[in-house]
Amino acid sequence: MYRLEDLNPVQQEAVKYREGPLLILAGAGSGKTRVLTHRIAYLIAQGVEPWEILAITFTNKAAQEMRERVGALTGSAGRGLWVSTFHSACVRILRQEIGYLPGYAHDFVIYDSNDQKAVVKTCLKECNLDEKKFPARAVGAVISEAKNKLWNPADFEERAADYFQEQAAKVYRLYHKKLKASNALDFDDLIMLTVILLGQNPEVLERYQERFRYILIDEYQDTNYAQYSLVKMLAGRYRNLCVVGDDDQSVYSWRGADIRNILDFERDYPEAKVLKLEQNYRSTQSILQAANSVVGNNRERKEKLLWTENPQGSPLVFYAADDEHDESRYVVERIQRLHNLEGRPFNDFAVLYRTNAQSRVLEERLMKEGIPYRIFSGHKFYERLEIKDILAYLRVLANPADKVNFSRILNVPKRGLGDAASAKVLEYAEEQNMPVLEAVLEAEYIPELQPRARKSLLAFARLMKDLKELAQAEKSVTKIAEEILSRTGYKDLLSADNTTESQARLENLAEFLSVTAEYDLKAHENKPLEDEFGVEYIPGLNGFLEQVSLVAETDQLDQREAAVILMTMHSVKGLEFPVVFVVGMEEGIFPGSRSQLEPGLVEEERRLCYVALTRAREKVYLSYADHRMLYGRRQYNRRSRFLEEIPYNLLNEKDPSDPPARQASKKAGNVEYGSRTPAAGMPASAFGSPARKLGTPLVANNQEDFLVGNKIGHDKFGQGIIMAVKGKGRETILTVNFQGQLKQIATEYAKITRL
DNA sequence: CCGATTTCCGCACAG
DNA sequence: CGGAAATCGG
Repeated sequence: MYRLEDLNPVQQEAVKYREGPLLILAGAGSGKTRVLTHRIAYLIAQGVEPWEILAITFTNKAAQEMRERVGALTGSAGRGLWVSTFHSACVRILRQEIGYLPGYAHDFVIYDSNDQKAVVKTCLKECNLDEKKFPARAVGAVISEAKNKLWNPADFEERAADYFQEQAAKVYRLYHKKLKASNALDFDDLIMLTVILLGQNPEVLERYQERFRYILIDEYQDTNYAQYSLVKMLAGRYRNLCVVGDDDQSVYSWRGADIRNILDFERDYPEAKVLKLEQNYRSTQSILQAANSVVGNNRERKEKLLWTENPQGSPLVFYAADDEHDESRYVVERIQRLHNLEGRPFNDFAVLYRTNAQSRVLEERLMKEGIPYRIFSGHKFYERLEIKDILAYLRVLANPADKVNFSRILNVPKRGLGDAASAKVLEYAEEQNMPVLEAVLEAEYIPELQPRARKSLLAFARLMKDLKELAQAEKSVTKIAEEILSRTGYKDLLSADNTTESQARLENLAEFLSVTAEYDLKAHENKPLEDEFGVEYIPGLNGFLEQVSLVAETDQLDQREAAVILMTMHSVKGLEFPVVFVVGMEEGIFPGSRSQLEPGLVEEERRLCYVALTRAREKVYLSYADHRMLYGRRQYNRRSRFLEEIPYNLLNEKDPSDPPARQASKKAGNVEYGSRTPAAGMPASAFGSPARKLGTPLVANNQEDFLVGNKIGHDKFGQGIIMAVKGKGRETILTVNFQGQLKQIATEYAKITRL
């Protein structure tokens, strides 16, 4: 039987609050996942059937983790529970119900962003639009944006404000037609079409509303309008909707996420209960105070302050480098030092940066020093050339109407079928109104083909026919894939070419075959259960392809491997490390140059800074380079405003991990940077030790009294610790933690003393 | 049609 | 600077 244990009072309340909407504002490291998993387990223990619960997470990885943790709490009682991402939940619904949407078939394929881009490109050509003025990427983004707002082509056209948008609307219309013709949905369609389907068919909606009586949404601050609408529909009947999120960690607005969804939850659900998880179990006080202080500069946020019972810890360490090489040198040197002196394994460290381009220098340095590292950058496994190729073959075999993937494989490996031949085949297929793959089989009848091309096409047709037959008879995806690789000559081609590159490709393909093998194994066990993503297996090729399109690279991060991890501040969300380095603390980099103009964007960058800082358990290192090479030219950047926003008593140029330096050796004070140097009216000796006598009243212009972390006394509330400082002089407002109670104190009026 | 060369252009990225 | 795409020349 399930017991509530090891949960703090607020967490327990969040777990037990059962009926009606519930908003849980969960600060970083406040045990959010714990609460969610316990809540699910609790519901089940209370007699709620697991299939009546729908839990949505942001990533597959999070879903997997949650499933494991719920499983550990409930055992087999958790069978039938849906824990999935928005996308896989929608796929599941659509596979079942897509019959309600005319023009689609149940065996639809999912187009990823590459496929999407390819389709957009052909649309641009057909619309006679200049690809310079209308880059496929940008137009694709605009279409995606529209879908995230649930605008169909007509809606979008109506709202088109300028020429670009008007043309984009045309492309959208055509794009949509093409996708439909290929029986394909892109990622945004998965959500949008589900919403449309449920909206147009009340009886279907009702079925799902009845089924999912309890809905939980994680990372609610990252939902977009389409997802928000979906949730609203599904929860419309029972209103047992529990959303968890942290507005301070909303960093995906550029992807359509709308922070208002979480900020306005209480408006949407007036009867909602709101709980705040503010106790942090991860970081030292110094780290939390610094993070709180930075994010406290944002206007658009829910008042919320993290506190912890963890030790104070040492101040954050700041390093001003000459350039990016010096910066990397510093970071790597620190890692080596902490590794040697404190015996920290390399997976204690994460190096975070704003853009992937910053990783290269770091990588070079780590390699030079022979430190193991893992890098999480753009190149995803499923986006590598060879993987895309084999996948394209599999996709065409599964869906002969898939034009995008057909075009991809027609001349891979090279078989003398270029753009010219490809266009003729596609044209013929369109005229005859048949799937492209079938058109190939009629190669003899396709007009205007060069004799060479026709011959080659016939050979290709035979090949594909054989493979198709194999794919239909063969259950093992591995077998099918192996057969493709050998029969097409793809493998031989790579083997013959004896470069390190082709070697790496072969390795990737081997890796791919191990993925299929794992899939086969599970499918073969013939348990009609669920895969690790909570999606029921559709046995065979289709099931495999679906799983592949919905899985992401970061899901494969293994934090147990003894390697330093390099990644962007975005992808680090949800993770934690004992020691965190944040590099490139410069205006123009972080906050990025594009965010400088719009204040709203700076706030998002600030949240990103908050996310980065709160990943650290024990130590944070921040660095800045005076100048660096960017896009081939040297740039001089000012240091980031976020550095200035960290209270100066919490940011130190000296690393406390170093053995104590001899007295008066270097700069005596803690910090020397920016405009807030100790020189501003007080002796350096004021730092660390209170300059004033204890117990004396605070005076509004005594800056060193108002430092985050200082203890103060209040005649009504007793003792407290300053958590955040806003404003200057007599307008200073302190946020003070009195034994867990947060109070705003106006220093001008309050009777407080320094302790 | 193919490989080599030049030109272009630049955030973040899950599903 | 470095990767992807466009263009060139055989």
